[in-house]
Amino acid sequence: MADTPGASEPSLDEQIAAYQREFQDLDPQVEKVVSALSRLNRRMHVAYGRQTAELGISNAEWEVLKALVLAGAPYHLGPGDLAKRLGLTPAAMTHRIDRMVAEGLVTRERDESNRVRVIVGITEEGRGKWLEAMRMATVFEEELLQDLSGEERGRLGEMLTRLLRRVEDAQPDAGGRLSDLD
Amino acid sequence: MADTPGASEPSLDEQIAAYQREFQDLDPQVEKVVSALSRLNRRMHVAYGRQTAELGISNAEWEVLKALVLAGAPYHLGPGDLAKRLGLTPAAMTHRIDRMVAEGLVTRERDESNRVRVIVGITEEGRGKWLEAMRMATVFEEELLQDLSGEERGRLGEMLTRLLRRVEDAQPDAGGRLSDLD
DNA sequence: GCTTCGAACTTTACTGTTGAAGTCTTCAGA
DNA sequence: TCTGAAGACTTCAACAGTAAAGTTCGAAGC
Repeated sequence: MADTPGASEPSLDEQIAAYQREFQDLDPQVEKVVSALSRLNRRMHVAYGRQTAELGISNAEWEVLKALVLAGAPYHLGPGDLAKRLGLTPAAMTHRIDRMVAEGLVTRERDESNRVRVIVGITEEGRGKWLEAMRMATVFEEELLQDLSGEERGRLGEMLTRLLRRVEDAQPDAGGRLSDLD
Repeated sequence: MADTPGASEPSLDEQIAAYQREFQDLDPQVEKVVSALSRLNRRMHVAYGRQTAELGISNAEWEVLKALVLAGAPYHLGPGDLAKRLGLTPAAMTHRIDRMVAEGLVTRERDESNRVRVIVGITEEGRGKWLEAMRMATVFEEELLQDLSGEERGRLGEMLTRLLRRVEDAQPDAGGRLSDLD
């Protein structure tokens, strides 16, 4: 039997051909954009996951560190706010912070000016890991885009943000599931 | 205190500004592409999730149905193969199939010509749900891309597949985590 | 100054995924 | 034909996430 060695993942073109076979009124151009976008995102996450694993942290932990650093000095955020930014439930955030405190990546203390609130901060170690992860990520991203000219990168970014604006207008709520990498 | 109403999710531009503030040697053009891609993907998943929920199935279940239909007639795949295509472990696949059999979306039987193997097939109901989901998804995708001209869509698809080729060459293995939507 | 409401976080119970161990079947060699 | 090895799936224990109930503190009304 030739042709289906491991039969694992069909190529993008094979997949689009299959879609057209099974669902006639499909615009292959649209499908190509959507499918490529999705696959690309997945592959990128795999790559990020490998890189953060080298640093001994998970992708999930990296996201928390990112949110804290991007918040700006003094790099403090409450669990609820973190949860919103990462698209998690508060309960999940509590658990994730538990683990990260245990690993020494972040600190957790009560806000003495309002004892209902909790303040999560980043430790030196956490900041160091974030920085390392950023270095690796930017190298990877530069490699990823190496085939695109400066002008193409600009056009690509512009088109993607145009699409993004379209979805965000359509679903202004939630922000849902920010758990990704950006 | 003005300016930070709910402090939930920073806009894309705010986020990129924060990156530049905290990590100088960052190419904002690259970061814009990467961040927009990631956010867009997330938003799309939220949208798909809402649509499949209307049909009474989960996104996870939709993925299984997609894989089966895309496999082509007779729409049969083994759990192991499905797991590879969806980027799950075989164990997770077993459980997911359990649930879907219980819900009448797929069938599971032993391959009598090789009793180690199991054959998962799609039911009429499963195929119907897949079709409905496809109809909704294509409407959504068309709306998403409505601001792009035909020529722009072509360029966008081409650039994305070029990036995809680049990552796939770099990590030919795994295919990792296919769990997404494409 | 109590009381009640609401906000912010945590706890609890449950769901879905993973990794590792286990079962069953096939196939190749003695 | 028996035995051993490999493959395909399942089972089990541990972990991360969600939803809903619970806790604690602060603030607004009476």
